Amino acid sequence: MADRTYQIGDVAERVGLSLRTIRYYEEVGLVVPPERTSGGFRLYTDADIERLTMVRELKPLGFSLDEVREILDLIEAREAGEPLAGEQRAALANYTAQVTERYERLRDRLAAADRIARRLRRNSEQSATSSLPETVRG
Amino acid sequence: MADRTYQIGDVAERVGLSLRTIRYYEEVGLVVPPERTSGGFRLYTDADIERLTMVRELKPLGFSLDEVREILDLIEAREAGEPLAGEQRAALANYTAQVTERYERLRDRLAAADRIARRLRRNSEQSATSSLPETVRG
DNA sequence: TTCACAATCACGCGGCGTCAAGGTAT
DNA sequence: GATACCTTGACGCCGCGTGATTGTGA
Repeated sequence: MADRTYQIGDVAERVGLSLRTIRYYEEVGLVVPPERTSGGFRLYTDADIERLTMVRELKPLGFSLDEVREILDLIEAREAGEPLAGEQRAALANYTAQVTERYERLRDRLAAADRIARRLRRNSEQSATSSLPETVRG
Repeated sequence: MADRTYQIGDVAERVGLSLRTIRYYEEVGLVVPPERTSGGFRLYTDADIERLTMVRELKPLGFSLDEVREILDLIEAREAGEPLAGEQRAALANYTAQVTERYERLRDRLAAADRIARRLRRNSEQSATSSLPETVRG
């Protein structure tokens, strides 16, 4: 990872978030770019981009932005080699369990989505072949 | 499926939605129970419960409630044997494609969730391994 | 009569989308 | 000097959560 910086537009494209969303994450203290140009343009580092990417991945699991921030702070502290206090370790363990749990729920949703997709496909195909009035009754 | 009815509380428990959510779905015309008791209690049929279930399954795919309503109406019309107009068939085909697409995105999220879960577990175990075994608990 | 359940407001919030008006230059 | 990109407000929407108050009765 080179030591370069990115403007918000580049970041948005790379990470897959809107400008508004990225700025909002800064507003709530989730990802705050450390620098600006003299003119006020935000300058993001590679570390910021990684953080934003993790936010994008954690959000669909249903965590609030406050929770996401806590999770990221814990991970980064831990991976920076900082020792965690008792409460922090408990929180980390708790979130770990929750992620696993929500992962299972995501799998359920995937299965449901598959059922719906099949059902839609059946109806879609039937409605296309209008010359085959077979199963008219449900 | 017997021909009975259910109060909103029963429905909430069976389907897994809050009372508020179910009432809100009625507010926006998504699932409107056909009857009430003389005192005003909503009475839901089995068909309503199925509709609510489908809403719960379609929502996590990222559709708005307006879109969900359109999808449900199309499916029910089709499965009731009603012929669809050209526009309706196009819409159905479109939604079918979108569901498939969003299904793929869900799978991506699942993969991302898995990576995060592993990462959290690594950090969780490390922070616990002062001298402790597994199962940290939260 | 009591108690669980239900009804209708009404306010609020999270997480952004979407202008508008203006400044900047990786 | 033109253009693409950026800035800070500020308002709005969706999808509910959360009381408060009052009525119902599978």
